[in-house]
Amino acid sequence: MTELSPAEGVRQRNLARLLRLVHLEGPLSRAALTEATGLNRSTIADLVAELVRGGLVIERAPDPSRRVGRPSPIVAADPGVVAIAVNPEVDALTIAAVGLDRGIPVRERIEVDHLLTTDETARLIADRIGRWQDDDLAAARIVGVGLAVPGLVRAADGLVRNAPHLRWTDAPLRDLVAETTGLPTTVGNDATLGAIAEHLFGAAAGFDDVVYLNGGASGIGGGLIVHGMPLLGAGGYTGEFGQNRPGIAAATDRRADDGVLEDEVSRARLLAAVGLVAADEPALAAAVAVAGPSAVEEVDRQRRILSTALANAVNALNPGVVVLGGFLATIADVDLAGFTALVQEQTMSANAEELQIRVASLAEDRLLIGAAEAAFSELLRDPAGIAPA
Amino acid sequence: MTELSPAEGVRQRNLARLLRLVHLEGPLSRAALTEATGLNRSTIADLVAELVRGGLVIERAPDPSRRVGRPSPIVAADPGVVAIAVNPEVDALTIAAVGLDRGIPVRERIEVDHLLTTDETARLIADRIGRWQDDDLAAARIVGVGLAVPGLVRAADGLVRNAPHLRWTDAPLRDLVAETTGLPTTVGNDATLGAIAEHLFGAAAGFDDVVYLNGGASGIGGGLIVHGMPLLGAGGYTGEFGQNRPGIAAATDRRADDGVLEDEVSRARLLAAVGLVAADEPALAAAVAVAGPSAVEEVDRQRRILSTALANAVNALNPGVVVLGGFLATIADVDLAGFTALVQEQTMSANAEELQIRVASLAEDRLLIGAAEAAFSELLRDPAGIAPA
DNA sequence: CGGGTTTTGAAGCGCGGAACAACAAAGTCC
DNA sequence: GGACTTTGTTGTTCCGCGCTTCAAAACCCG
Repeated sequence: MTELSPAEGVRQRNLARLLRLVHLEGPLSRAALTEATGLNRSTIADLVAELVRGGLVIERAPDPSRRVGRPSPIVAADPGVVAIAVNPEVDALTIAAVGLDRGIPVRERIEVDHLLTTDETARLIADRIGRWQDDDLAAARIVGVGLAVPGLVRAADGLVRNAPHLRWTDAPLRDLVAETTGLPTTVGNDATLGAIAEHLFGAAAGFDDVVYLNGGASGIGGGLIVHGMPLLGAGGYTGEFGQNRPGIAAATDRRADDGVLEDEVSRARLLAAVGLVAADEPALAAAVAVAGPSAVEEVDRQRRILSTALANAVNALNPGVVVLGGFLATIADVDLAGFTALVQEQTMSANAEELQIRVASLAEDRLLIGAAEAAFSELLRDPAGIAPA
Repeated sequence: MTELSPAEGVRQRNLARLLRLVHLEGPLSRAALTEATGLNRSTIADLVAELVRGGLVIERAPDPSRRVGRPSPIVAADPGVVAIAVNPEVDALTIAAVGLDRGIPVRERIEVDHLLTTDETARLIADRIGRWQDDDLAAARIVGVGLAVPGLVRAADGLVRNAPHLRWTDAPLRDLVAETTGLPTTVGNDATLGAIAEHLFGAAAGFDDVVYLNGGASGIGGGLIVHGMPLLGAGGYTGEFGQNRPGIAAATDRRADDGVLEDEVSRARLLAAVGLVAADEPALAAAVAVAGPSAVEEVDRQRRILSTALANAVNALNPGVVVLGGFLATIADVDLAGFTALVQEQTMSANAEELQIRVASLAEDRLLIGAAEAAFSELLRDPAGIAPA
């Protein structure tokens, strides 16, 4: 019954606040930290000293000359503290080290000629970590591994319920990678992690309520930020907007039998309309920009259907911003204002008036940043518990 | 810059935990409180004493005989602490006093023959409070007023943006009632407050993620509980599922031009199908239960469309439970298992497997309890701040 | 019916942790 | 170069909770 100090104490909370601040905002002066937290100068000094001892932040000399008064030392996240971020895809495995300072010291994209099993994936990760530790990350401290998986991931235990394109079913990926690497591991849905990244550092920064939708070759995935936190739901399977059935006003707009969003609004149909068989996103966007009438009609059709699906989500969730990634960004960006108006026409006026629809901004780093953030989350929750040094 | 004690201190949090526990769980022994909070006996004694001094809880003699050992006094919410709960409707204004012990010492339904203005509403409320204070509530301490309004309410300032059936537009209801009554006032959307009530005390108790949909004569409203907290969204306009456009698989199922849910799934269509012009909910349910073939087909049609709208919400939010109220409960309850299966067919398998669909359980008290809860929320957040006695 | 056991409340003490105050240090402004 | 401003440093104070000891109030059992 004794709960001496390891309880959720005030100090733990304050250490976490400080570490999260320098992680999210970048280097800050101690004076800025006192202002941001409302804590006393002496308390900040003590807390920062503990974080420095724990090897989580570094202090450096004040920036030269800003205003009168004694200059305040700069506190920054230690770039030597890194998380390993992994994103398995059909044709490649991307793996990177992401620093607590948001730097990416190493990144590698491993092309594969067959679908990786979870075992192969775990071994590849452990192998790369091993090599990096002899080289790029020789001085680094790896706090964990985060995986962004294109599929359903059970929040409770990191079990990959179903990743159809990777052909993974009920795979205990989290435990597998944790065992193989010997590192704490988190596994999350790629779209959810993408939403987290856009929320913290991208197009959705500053919004507490975010709907994020990403369109990829394999379908449409989404993630939700609510109360400023990722929404995982009862099992961890939120944001599956691709399986939704939005209303389709004109019968002639229907292409698929059951009206599922990702069958109607799909990258494959878009590619076919512009006469391409394969293209990366910039190439597709370029083709759409110069497309002929029939392709324009297909883009408009997809915009109409997507707008209804988005309006449904906006009516239900009243987000401050909707962020679109992948080919959804491409078709929306043809005329973003027009697309926004299309969504607003189908939402309650109050929900519509302050709604923003934006294109995702973090590009290829998005999933790596989101995965790393998940790996950092335990450290950011309890800095002292991880670094007892 | 001095933040002596009014800061979000540990004590405030612990006082709030205790008060919330006895409010939500009912009377608890001090021993139960120590177990539930993990705090020390001596700390509990101190905290409870402060709450007793503040007039928020009462301590009474231990219940007779349970097991060996010294009996522990019972701590209960003080029934003399009440909130005024108000629900304006088209044909009546319901107003009640709800105790912190969840009792309802007074309730009155004031029938009206014309639409009330917000001014009339405020005066009626103040008038009833005045009378009650001379009588039923002579010994009570009224901590605030909570209003459940059928319309869009801006969370930031309690402005009623639009309550179409009451014909209220951009009415500063919160400030108006606060000024007229001299009491702290909160205003919320009726469905959101209904969701809160069902979450705390009704069919959704114990679930952290809840989708609540209510079907009334004037349309379909909804509320969301997420992370165990009500979801208000950027402006406060969440849960407007009635304005959604769900996919409608069969063209013959369509009745309305634009496919808006509450035009397709409506109480008026249901009444017409069973051959009634007006009925309360039990009467409608009875009529549906014995309905002929054409009425059954209308019920099935509405069930099909509603199921798609619900499946969309479930795919996005992965709630643990969906709670249906009003006539939506009636049409679902015809065959709840069959309706659940219908929704599950249209959701991702993982989201579906643990999903429960339930009928709302709090009946007529739901909105009053939700409104009172909103009025209590500040007290439950900072007990000492309200009762400095 | 009376002693042993169990569980709890009451009171005093100790400690973690943050605020405060006074002083020193390190800059800018004139 | 001196006045001013801002900040870090140090020692003290105070709040709040845990712990220990002791007494009280029940049950169990012979």
